[in-house]
Amino acid sequence: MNTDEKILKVAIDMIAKKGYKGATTKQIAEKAAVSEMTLFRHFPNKKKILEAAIDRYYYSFQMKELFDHNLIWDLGKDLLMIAETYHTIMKKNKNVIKIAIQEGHNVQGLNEQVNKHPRQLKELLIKYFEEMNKRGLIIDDDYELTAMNFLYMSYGLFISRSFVQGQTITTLSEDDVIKGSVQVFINHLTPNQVSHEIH
Amino acid sequence: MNTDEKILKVAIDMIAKKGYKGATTKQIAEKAAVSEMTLFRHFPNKKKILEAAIDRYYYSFQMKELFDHNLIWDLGKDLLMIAETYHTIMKKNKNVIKIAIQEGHNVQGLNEQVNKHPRQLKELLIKYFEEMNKRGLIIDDDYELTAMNFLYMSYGLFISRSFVQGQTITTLSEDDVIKGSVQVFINHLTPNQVSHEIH
DNA sequence: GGAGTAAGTTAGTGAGTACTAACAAACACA
DNA sequence: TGTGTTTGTTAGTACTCACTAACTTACTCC
Repeated sequence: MNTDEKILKVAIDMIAKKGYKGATTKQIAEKAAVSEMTLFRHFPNKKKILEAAIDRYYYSFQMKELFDHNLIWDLGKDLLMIAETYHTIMKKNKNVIKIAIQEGHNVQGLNEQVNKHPRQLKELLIKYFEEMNKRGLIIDDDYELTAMNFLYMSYGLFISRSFVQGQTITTLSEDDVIKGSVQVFINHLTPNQVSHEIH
Repeated sequence: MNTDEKILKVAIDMIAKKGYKGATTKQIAEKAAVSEMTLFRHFPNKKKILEAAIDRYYYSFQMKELFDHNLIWDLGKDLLMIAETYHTIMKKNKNVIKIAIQEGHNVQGLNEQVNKHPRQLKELLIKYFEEMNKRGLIIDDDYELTAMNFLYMSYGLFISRSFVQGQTITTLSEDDVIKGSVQVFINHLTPNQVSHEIH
């Protein structure tokens, strides 16, 4: 890892943790094991460090292709794949997302950048539901509403696990929660195929 | 509003918006229309202002009683009431929750405080589902899992609408999303009573 | 060995920030 | 009228922070 990389890695971690003002150039340099002078030789000022760090550590995913190649038109398996993809993306971008929540208004275009994936996912989910409906595999429904609820559920889980410290609210594993959430939507979208019986 | 109140109101808003370090005592005093000196006559230091502001603006709710009196054992109506209660609480505590996300590690006990309501709600939801099951109104299920998913869904919606600025992802109203989310869980928990048909 | 490049060291500047001291003004109430 | 209380004002302290200048050291490649 070269000097630029070292600095940016420490910067993105520390700013996500302590906020932009809370992470000082001195601390960043120290933790990156370079002198503060070196830091300013590589970047003209602190703001540019943040921008470069976001640039370096925001991973963009082309979900359209990802979807096209992996959907198998089995609601349970597809939704699971989508939820897992969602969490993979969000976790990779965890630091940038945290920074967007706390400093979004200070960094030009950051909110838009961070909203891109969810918006894409929403559109793809709607199209997926429409195609599933055409194939007679799920019921008629307001698919935008359902897509948003699926996303909100995933988002809530992600935020809760990633940013809220302290005693946890549940001991359930992330995997179990994700599988459970998929099951909820299966039952919602294919209500007559469930095996449960009211006793 | 007396001087204490004015200061605390401005402080909680500004710290939630800019972070603890980003909100300076000078700015707080200015916006509260008092001199900085007055601010320090009312509170010994900045940290104590934050603590007092959290104390003043964190609203605690006794959900147990609220539930006991308002449940009518109609899944749709009860879940809607619970979701609305959840959003009312979260919105009232919006500033404190934001501060908990960004400065949780700096304020003793803040995370625990903020996790209390969700934990209570989870327990009450589980008990509610168990009772509904006893009454033969919903299917057997992993109720902790279902309760958590319901909460995550509500949480995701809340965070998204409260803290994520920029172009919105959907134009659906909050009310519609909440109603939709309740419908998802109705179909999940009473799968044979739905009226939809797969075409 | 010499030249070029990246890094460290030291010392510093100017601005901002939390917080204080001292005194003056305004007001309430007896 | 006099006294206590609250607030404003002004000036200042000690510290931290982003950022710079100038010089030195280490490494590489020829």
